[in-house]
Amino acid sequence: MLKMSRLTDYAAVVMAQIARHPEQPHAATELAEAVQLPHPTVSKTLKMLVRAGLLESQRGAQGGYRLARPASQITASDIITAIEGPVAMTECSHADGECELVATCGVADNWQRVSLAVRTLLDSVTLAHLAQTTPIKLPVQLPIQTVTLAASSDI
Amino acid sequence: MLKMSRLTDYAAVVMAQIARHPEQPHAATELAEAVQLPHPTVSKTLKMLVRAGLLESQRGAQGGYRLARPASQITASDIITAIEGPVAMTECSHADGECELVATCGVADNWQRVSLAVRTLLDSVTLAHLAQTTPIKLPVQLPIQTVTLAASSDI
DNA sequence: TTTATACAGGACTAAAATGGTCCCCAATTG
DNA sequence: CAATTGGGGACCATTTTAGTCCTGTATAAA
Repeated sequence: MLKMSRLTDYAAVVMAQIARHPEQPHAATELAEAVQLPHPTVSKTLKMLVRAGLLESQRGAQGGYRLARPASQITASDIITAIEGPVAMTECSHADGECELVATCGVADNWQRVSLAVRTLLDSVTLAHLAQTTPIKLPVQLPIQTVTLAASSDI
Repeated sequence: MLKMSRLTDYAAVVMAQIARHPEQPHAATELAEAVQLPHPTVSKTLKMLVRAGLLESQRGAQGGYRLARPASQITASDIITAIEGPVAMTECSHADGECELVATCGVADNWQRVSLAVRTLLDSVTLAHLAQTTPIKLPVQLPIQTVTLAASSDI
């Protein structure tokens, strides 16, 4: 399905919630309530986001979480990476020289390029975009040319 | 990690192998050999690809697998979908009205748009591209404008 | 300074997805 | 008929994921 984990999804929802009221800090309990998810789960997610540097936390009464930087400067990539690690299509497409099948593989390089393209796409989507409640028309005629994998089709 | 499953990876490798010699049919055993993966696994993968309509098979001596259509008309999306099901970022972003949290979610629509963009990107990558052994330069300055999620940043 | 509030870290468990193997059957060829 | 080759699906082991909980620590307010 090539999909994000459920926790990542939660993370996005929670981040969006915070982004809509960026001034006050938000307690985990409050967020769980607002988002209708179990508190421990939300809490776990929040901790991960803090560790990734996307949220800042304050302990104690009146404490809670707030964005570490403006929503427009937090990307979908950031959120996904925070929960699942780097965006990459294949195991071998982010680190170098791990796969012992490189010789017979023959597609690794190209997947790396595809990964890069996907990552770039996700970099261009910000939390500000995600948090918008009003559906936005996205004219998806995609950059088939721009993303030239440029096959000089000899196949 | 937002990555493809290992089987999908295998599928791509095997498809590429076939694409490089599109004339003769290729037996599972031969492919497993060429690609240096265990036969049962390769076999399983091939079966899935047949069921998805990307390969055609012929039984009996001299049988094997061949592409159901030219490599230039088989996309990365096709391959991923064949193994993992439809490309979608979130559980709820491909079917409608499954998630009971839509009310509190607030990001579903936007993820759907992102999914669509990713899908379109993967549609633009063909097996012919993937099968190319010579690394291709991919100028990834991505269409940040083209993919306007177009935030009229009121956040 | 005490108390209540809130986060931090991490152990732990249950459930699901994934990867991988194997077996028996069906079709095709010579 | 015998040899080859794919089809279908059961099955199991392992890993990943989701989710919970407990114990500790920082902070603020009374």
